[in-house]
Amino acid sequence: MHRPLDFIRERVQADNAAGTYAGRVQTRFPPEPNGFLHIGHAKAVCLNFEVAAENGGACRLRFDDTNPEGEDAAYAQAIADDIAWLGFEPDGRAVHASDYFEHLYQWAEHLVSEGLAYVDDQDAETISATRGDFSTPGVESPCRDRSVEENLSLLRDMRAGRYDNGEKVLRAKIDMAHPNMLMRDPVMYRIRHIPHFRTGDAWCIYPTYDWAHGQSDAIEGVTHSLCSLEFDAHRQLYDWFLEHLPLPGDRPRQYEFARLNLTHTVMSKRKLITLVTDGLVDGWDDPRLPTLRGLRRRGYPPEAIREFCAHIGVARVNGVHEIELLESFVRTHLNRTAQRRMAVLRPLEVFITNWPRWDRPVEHRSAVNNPEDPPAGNRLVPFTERLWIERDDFMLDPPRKFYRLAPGREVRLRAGYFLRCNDVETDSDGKVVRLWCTYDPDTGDGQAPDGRKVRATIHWVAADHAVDATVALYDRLFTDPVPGADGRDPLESYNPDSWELIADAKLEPELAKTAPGEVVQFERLGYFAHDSGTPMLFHRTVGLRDEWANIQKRRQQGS
RNA sequence: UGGCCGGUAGUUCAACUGGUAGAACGUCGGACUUUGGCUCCGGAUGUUGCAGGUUCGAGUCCUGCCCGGCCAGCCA
Repeated sequence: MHRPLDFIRERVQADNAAGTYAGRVQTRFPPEPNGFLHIGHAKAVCLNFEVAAENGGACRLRFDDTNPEGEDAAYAQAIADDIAWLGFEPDGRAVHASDYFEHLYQWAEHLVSEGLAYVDDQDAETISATRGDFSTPGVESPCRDRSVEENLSLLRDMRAGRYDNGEKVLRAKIDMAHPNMLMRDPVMYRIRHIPHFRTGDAWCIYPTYDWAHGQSDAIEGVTHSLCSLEFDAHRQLYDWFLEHLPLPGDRPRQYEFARLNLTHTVMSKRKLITLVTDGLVDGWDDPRLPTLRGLRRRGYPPEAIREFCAHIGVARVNGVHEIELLESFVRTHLNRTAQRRMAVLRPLEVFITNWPRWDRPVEHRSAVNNPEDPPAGNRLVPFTERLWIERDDFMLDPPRKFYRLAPGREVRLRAGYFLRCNDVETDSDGKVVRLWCTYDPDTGDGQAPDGRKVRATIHWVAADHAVDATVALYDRLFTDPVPGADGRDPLESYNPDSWELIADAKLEPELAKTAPGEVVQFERLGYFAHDSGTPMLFHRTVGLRDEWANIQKRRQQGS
């Protein structure tokens, strides 16, 4: 079943049918190199690259480096890396808005010559104050009617560095009473005596976003310029500039779509910076962050992110996606690809009293690596008389619907035998410290010859062969589905329990061979990513669907 | 306060552009199962923001209202 086309693809198709750009489709992904990409950007990356690819077109990576403050090459590199990790290859080398600074400047002189732009001496406050507001028109600048010659010479002086920061700006001459505030003589150039990470000190005037973006699109031959909804009002300006310039080719068009929002997290650059600088998270690649680097460290497969983006589609409605939907794509992908292993996070000792320790101190059991992928084969797991099992898999006094181990109960050990709990050893506080059990030697194939059934299969690790590891468990970064809803500070709903470290997890020996960055499934627990820097540190990517947890949750909430 | 853009199951999107509303995730129930996973089957949830109007017929067109988002940076 194919999804119907979204409004952007519909438009592209219509343009192709009408021969608008002679069948050519070109897009671009235009980040500013002043921060890291997050999953919201991934949506735009997927859209731009996929729309181009679907139509045999090209998509470039273009850095929107029009404001030297805060921008630098390290961010640009990180962004390029993240795009590559996501699985996209930009057309050609990355380009930059700064590549067009000279071209832009010539065009600015052209507009000045046409009487469509002027140099304004007013300072920022004055310009702001005279812009008017939603109900009152702005006041025209006293500089608005300067002659072309004077404007040209002033603009050249601006470029030559004869003025201080903020002393003059170049403005488009449009309409100070326009209902769209962006059309009230918008600023095109501002003076900033700051070195730029690519052009050095070649320039001291820098183009604004509005003056650079559409023109860059036109220079590159972009046909469909896709951006987020908040640029909707800018489209009018985008078109105005392009209409008044001698373009080298077809005129690009801007289309806006809703950016991606996810529950229980924040996406705005400012809020993410706060989290990092306030030490609420551990750097830009903290696995709880929605940054691509964070998700990567957490073990999210790029394919899952792409599938998620394809699934949510593109529309003009601003909404919030449930993080659970993203997680379901992660699970679906990892279920097919991740190898299964056994790990015990909260160990409880099991002693098997009838194990033939003298004949067989250790038996190597064969375990399936991935039932969803038979070619992944099998591995051997040591089994001994002393095992670790999960504390949660045993209850002294089991409630209804608890199928796991309890006094007198029998369960199956995964890839092992049936195990019966005969006796429980507790310490002086009543805490269970050891289970005395027996195994059934006739159940080595997982079945009982007499046909008796068990309700549960639990995982285990041989105590004397266990490998120690540190396991980090993660929960939602924010407790509120929409942090900062109704105007409150998002940080108020920061979840202090979003992170838990288990220092003494017990892992099956095979896990010592896990490659850096590899994601495996700890059976019955979830998917875990081996840290790429710290050996034997595992991050929980996402848990498995857990019906027992659901039953407990329902019990807590309801009746 | 003016302009623009939106409003369809809990959530995100559909509905061939006027013919009595569907999918995915979630949820509930069942089957299967050496992961309470996976897979499969089935159920529930909507006065399509509200009120009028046009029409044989409106989620689709018109009018008014309500609600949400964006816009008054020399940020992008």
